[in-house]
Amino acid sequence: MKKIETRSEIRSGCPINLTLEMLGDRWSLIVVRDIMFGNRRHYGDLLKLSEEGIASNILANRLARLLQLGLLSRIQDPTHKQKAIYSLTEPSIELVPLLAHMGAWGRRHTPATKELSIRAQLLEEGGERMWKAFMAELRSIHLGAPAPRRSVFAELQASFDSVVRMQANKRR
Amino acid sequence: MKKIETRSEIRSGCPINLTLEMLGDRWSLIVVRDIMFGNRRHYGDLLKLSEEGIASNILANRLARLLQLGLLSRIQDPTHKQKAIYSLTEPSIELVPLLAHMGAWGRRHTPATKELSIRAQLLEEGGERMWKAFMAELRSIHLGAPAPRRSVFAELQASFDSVVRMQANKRR
DNA sequence: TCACCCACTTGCATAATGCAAGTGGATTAA
DNA sequence: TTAATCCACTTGCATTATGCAAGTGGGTGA
Repeated sequence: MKKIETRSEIRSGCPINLTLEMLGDRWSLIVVRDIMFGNRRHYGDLLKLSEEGIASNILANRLARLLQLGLLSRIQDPTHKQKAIYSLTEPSIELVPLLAHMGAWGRRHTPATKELSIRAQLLEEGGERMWKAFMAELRSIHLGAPAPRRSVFAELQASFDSVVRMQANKRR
Repeated sequence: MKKIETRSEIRSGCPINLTLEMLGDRWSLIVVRDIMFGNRRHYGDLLKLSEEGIASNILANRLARLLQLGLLSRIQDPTHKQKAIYSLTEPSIELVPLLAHMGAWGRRHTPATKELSIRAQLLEEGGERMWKAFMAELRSIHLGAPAPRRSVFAELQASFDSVVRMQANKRR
C-alpha cells in the first residue's frame, strides 16, 4: 500500500462537482459496485472476477484512494496474514440510490445486456423501499449492524442466477 | 467542430458500467449541469461563467462528445451567424434524478458550500414530484414541448438568489 | 522443501487533461 | 468605413492519468 497524493484542488463547492471529484472517473464506482453487489471483499477477487478487466495497478490505486476518502475501510483477514478485507462505509452504502439510478438510466439509454441488467431492473422496480432494505443489509454485512429480515442481496442473486440459467438453456 | 474518435471499447454490458463509460469523467456532467440548471446555451456562456473553470479545449471536446452520444443537440442561433445553441435531449433530461441524487449525496458527504447547495437541497426535499415537474419544464425549454404550469427553474433560481443575498448581507 | 498464493509495485508506452496563445470570420461602435 | 471586439473553437506543448506486462517479497499448503 503506497501513500497516494490526493488531488486536493477543489474546483468549486457545488455538491455535484464535489461528488464528481470523488467518484467521477471510470473505475471508482466500478470498484464500489463490485464490493456492494458482488460482495468481493479481497483484492484478488476484485481483480480476477472483474467483468471489465481492471488493471492491477489501477485497482490498487483506487482502493487506496477510496480508503483515503473514507468510502472504504480495510482490515486484516484473520484467516490469512496477507489477505485484507475491504468493507463499505456509511458514505458508500449511501451510494445505493445513486447506483440504482445509474443502472436505471443505463438500462434505458445504453446497450446494456439483459443478464447484467437484471439486478438494475429489480432495484428499479423495487424502488426506495428496496433500496432502504438493501442499505440495511449492507450495514449488517459491512458495518456489523444487526441483520435485517429481508435479504435483497439474495433476491438480486437469485434473479441473476435465474437469468443466467435461462440464457444458458437458450444457447444449448 | 472537429470529428471526435469515440472511444468505442465497451468494457462490459453492465448498465452501471455503460453509464460510466458515457458520463464517468470529471467534466461531462458539469457541462450537462450548467446547461440544465444554469440554462447556459452558448459555448461562451459555458466557458466564461464556468464555476469550475473549464478549459476551452476540454469544453469543445465534451460538447462534441455529448453531441455524438446524443446527450445534446446543437442548432445555429438565428440572431448571430457564429453562435450555436446547445440543447438537452430526452436522454440527458432523464439525468435529472441522477443529478438530484448526486447533489443530495454531495451535500451529506462533501464540503459543499451553502450557496451552491441550496438548489440540491430544494430538489432533494421536493422529491420525485419536483423532479418530474422539472423534467417537464426542461422538455418545454429544450425540446419545444408545451410549457407546464409549475416552473421549478424559477423556484430554484429564487432560492439561490435569496441565499446569495443573505450571504451578501452577512458579509456587509 | 517447494510450488503456489497474496497484495500489491515497477517500468514503460499511450492517452487524457490543462494552460496559454492563436485563428478566421461576424458583429458592433465610432 | 474601419477598427476593435466577439465568437466558437483549434493548436502546441507540458503534465498527469491510464493500461499492459512483468516482477517482488513474503505467507501458505502439500
